[in-house]
Amino acid sequence: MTEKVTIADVARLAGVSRQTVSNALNTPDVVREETRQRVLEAVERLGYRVNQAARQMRTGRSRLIAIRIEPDRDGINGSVLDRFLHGLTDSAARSGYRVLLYTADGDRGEIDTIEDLLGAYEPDAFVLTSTHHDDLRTSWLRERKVPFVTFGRPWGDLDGAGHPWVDVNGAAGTAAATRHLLAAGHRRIGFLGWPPGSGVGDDRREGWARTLAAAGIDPGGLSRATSDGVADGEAAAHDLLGPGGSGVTALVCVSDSLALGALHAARSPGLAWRAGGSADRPVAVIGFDDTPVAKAVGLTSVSQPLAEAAAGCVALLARLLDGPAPAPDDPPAHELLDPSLVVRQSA
Amino acid sequence: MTEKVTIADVARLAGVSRQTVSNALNTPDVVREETRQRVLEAVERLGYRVNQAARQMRTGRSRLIAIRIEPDRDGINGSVLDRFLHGLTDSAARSGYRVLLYTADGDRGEIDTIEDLLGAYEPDAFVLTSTHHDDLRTSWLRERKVPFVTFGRPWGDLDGAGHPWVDVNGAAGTAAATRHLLAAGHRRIGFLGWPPGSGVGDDRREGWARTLAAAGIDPGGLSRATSDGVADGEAAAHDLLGPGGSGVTALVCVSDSLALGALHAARSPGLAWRAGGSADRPVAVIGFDDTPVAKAVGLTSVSQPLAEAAAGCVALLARLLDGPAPAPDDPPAHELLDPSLVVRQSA
DNA sequence: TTCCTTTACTTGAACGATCTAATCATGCCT
DNA sequence: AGGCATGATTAGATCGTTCAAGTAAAGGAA
Repeated sequence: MTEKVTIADVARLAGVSRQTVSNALNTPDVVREETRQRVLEAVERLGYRVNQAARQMRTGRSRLIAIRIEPDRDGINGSVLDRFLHGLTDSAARSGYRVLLYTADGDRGEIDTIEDLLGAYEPDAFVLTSTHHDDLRTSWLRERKVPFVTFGRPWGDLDGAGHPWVDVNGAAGTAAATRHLLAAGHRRIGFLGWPPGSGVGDDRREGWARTLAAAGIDPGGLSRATSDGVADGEAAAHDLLGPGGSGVTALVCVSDSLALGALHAARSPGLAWRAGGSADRPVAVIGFDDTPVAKAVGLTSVSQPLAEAAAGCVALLARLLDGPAPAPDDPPAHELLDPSLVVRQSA
Repeated sequence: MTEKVTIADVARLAGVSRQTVSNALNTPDVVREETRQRVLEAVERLGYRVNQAARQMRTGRSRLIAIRIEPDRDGINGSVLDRFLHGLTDSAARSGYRVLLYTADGDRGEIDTIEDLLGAYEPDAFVLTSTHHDDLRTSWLRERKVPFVTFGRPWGDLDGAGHPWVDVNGAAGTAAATRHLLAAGHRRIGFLGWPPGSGVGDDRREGWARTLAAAGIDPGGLSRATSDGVADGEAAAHDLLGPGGSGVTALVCVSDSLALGALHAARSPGLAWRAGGSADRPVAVIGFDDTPVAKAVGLTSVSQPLAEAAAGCVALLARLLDGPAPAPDDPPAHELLDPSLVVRQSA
């Protein structure tokens, strides 16, 4: 460990008081320019760094942002959160914040952990992911006026504009995917989604349906809903592409897991090559999230701008924490980002 | 925000002094049992939680463990670190520690960041990943007597037993993979690795070579080295399986990326089905790391016990931080974990 | 000159915990 | 009874920073 350098050491070397050192660093406009220079030089020479714990005691600010790290459920889509996490750590550092991790089970468990953290480490803010309908966490945090941002829009109506959020426009992503397929000449474009009720899934389905309708195609009967898993996707795709099928020649999927399953189904001998009509034109498949798996198997996929989303979260938090107090009737800010389509061999 | 509860509030309610409250919580054996109960009750009733910043000021301990989160380089193997991270956060919490994240570029950049953190947040320890030969970071930390553990053994000889570490026995993993293939009747088992010099890669290659040799098979000419990438793996596999080839019927790979490339090569029409000898017995492929990609494409792979590794790191740190001071000539502890083989369709 | 402002800086207190040393019973031994 | 460990508790100092209040000097208006 290096010997500790305190503000008093700097003050002594610069020939000023502790408070002047503090001012030179935190409120430069109240010190004479020449004094400021002298202080900065002393800071440099001693390698002084402000002690967060002491500062936190006085100011009540920890300059910590806490976020939950989830176990990667099926393993495929887990990587989305991790890329977001990396972006968050990076952006936070640029704004002078650090990222603190925690784990928890379920909404209730997360609330308990948050309460613990607030008492002990006093993070300045939280970033919540995986928002859903009737999210206990957001209401709990709002009640206690704890600053937070969600990555994922508030899906309940009541919540409306209750807190700042950043999200990716899933509908725009599936719409772009659908347009891409239309441009390639496909007409009967199917959709593999999740059961209705999940905000994210419904949003993505809607982008596909809307785009088909705009092209004069009835999306009716062209979609299937299933839980998220490769096997589930394969089964649903079989159903959609199979004999009694709908003549579907391309599939937009709500996730890379389902898309991968669809890809398996589409390439199973004797089915897919026929479904699309010709052997040199297999069923096209597009996934969502542009996970490593998509890259590895050549799956065209909708890519979320995760670094930008993370930067957006930090920006909103910084405004909340370091900016001027917002007007009482000012609605919380939010940001909706457009994803992009990464085209590979599968479509 | 909830109103703050301090140790003084608890003391008042329990009718004792602040110090007694502190003792009841931190050194229970010096307070009378009855007093302790009274204090704990007051703690419970007020929802008191010790303020880390204040405690840290006095004790110099932050109860923070810092770790670098890397951008997922090729995206496939990135998920390894993330699973480790989750395990680390979980284990740390159980030992009363929290995990702080940071990013940095290169050894030098990481050292700068570590220096920053030490001055500001004063983490009690660091966990270093991706150790390599001539690691600047380990020597820097050792010089300054900053507690740390590495996930990955020290690859340089000099470093020897210079610091505690946890690692996974890569050689044991490839040995298990090779034995699995031998048991399935394969004789000419190839290896796709990285260029010599990386400790991890050499270790994994050695497990394969040793096992083949033990079975009376000369590993000479059965391996190729290339950089880590799906395309690289495909090219190297083509070379090994190709016409002038070595009659290889199975491949052990140093990573899932290379294995995936090998799988592509092995399934490319007209080559692989022949190389192995028969159409109903394609070339077998085994990867390393059991990434989501492996799961998705049915690739048999060597799985690292990441949660255990993380728990091991925390255990070593806890011993270092909370345990008694080790004898000066006591070599730092370490732990070498055995991976397991996850068998899927590819082998 | 006197009084009031403004600028630049300093002093003491406070944040909430723990450490050190002191206090106060209590029991035991001589 | 006096002396002395021993155990349980308390009072005051302290960690490093920033806030709030204060001082000293210079400038301007009356």
